[in-house]
Amino acid sequence: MLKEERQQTILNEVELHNRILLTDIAESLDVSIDTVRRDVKELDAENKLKRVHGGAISLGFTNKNTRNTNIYALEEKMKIAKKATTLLKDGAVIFIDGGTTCLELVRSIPDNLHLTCFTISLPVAMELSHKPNITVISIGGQVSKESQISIGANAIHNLSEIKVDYSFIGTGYVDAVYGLTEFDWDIVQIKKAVIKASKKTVLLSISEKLNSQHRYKTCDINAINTMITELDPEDSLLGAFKSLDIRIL
Amino acid sequence: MLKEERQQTILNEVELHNRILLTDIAESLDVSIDTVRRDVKELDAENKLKRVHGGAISLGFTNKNTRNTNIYALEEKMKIAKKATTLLKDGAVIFIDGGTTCLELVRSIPDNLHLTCFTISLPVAMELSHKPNITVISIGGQVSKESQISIGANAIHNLSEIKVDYSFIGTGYVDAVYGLTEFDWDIVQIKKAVIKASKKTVLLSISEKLNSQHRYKTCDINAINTMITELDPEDSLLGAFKSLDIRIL
DNA sequence: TTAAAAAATGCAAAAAACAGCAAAATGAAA
DNA sequence: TTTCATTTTGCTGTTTTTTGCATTTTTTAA
Repeated sequence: MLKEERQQTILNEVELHNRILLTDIAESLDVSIDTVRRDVKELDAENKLKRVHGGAISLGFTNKNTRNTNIYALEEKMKIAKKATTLLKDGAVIFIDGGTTCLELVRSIPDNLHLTCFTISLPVAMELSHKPNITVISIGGQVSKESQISIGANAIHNLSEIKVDYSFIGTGYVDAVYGLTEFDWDIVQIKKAVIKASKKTVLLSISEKLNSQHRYKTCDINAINTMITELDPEDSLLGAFKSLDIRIL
Repeated sequence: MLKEERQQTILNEVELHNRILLTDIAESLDVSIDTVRRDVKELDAENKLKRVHGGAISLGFTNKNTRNTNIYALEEKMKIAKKATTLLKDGAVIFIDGGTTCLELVRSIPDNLHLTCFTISLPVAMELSHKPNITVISIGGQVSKESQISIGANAIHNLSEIKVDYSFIGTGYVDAVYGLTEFDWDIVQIKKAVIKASKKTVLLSISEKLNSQHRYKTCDINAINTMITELDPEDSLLGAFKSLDIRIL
């Protein structure tokens, strides 16, 4: 494998999942951790990602304003967001998760819709606050530095006291067999609470995340009522998911 | 095989697979690796592909990354923020209010300080989350669209359950006689809760706000332990406040 | 504070790039 | 066809790059 190719793969992983562990990359690319470390060091020097102890994080999360930053796979995420807005009904009470896909959903919400939106994400809350006709309620808690969402017992407790019509959530990894999985234990806990607080759960995920898994499990795939990807519903990639729930173009 | 023909084959392979290895090409074309190397060198000079160690990659394979650092500085607020940081002690638990002055304070916090920071402000929370060594806890609640802070019963209740060493607050208006006043009823309520949750309250205010008042009262001036402005402590504008509490250069 | 994990550092082996040279191929003119 | 200059190609030895490993230093978390 070429060095440039390897570095491109690392960049893709970082943009896709916002953060990576050197050990994971080394294993999946079958190179030594020293090599990955050197690659990340170079990419950091080129300002392509932010190097942190043990791994790397996407620049999008370290940049101050979320508006003008590059979003990985923006086209696909806009497509997903567009589809998701068709589920929104006037007067609905919904939850919106963190992540760039959900942020794109917020930006796609038509101005004429009256909604009550709960969120654990700081960027989502800020974006929502610029929208007319939307009541925004932020769920407090300890703020995860990587993903800028509220986590911890307080956030989970607050979520336990609400019930929303729809929740729109993202995930780190999704697989038809293993369900939704994450890199981070705390994030799993908060997502579990979100799903519990929802009458219907809608998963927004770009196809690149399909058929991948990680350490910690959020829920089974059948806990999801609707899955939205940028793909055509008949796409073969979605075959494994076809036995369970709704999925929309 | 002609040179042109060989180079075209190489280009096709690059476009098809996005990457090639020199050794593979040399073997499949049955020429020496030096020849392939020379070909790739020429093609790179012609900007038809990107030559890398061990092979070549397609031009459309490179990632672009923009970075904008939009730093704007308000002289007075930076001055106030600088003064306020002298009150910060390592390990302290503090509250930081919303508003641009408090945001400036956050930006002035030295990286070596370990702090636990509560805030009701979304921008402050986001800014804090970029700081190392700081634990950020956002107070949830309904989000005020104008000031992007959490307000309402939930936020006030959450504040009632904490006690911080210092709270750094801003205000709409401040007067030696009338105390701190605001334009907005909800904001007054949340500020009352903040002051109640603080052992010490520090007011950050530019001199422009001195000696002005509005409709709703947050607290008396003596509820404030420290007042910080950009002025020299001996400035005549501060004369009316000289009978009560500390104020720092 | 201590212990574990990660990063930095130095080093050596392998692979690739480079430079120079000579043989082979090419092409033009006699 | 033959001759000769030019280009192309393959080979050799040397230099550079890359990579993994071992050791030391730093960082992190308990």
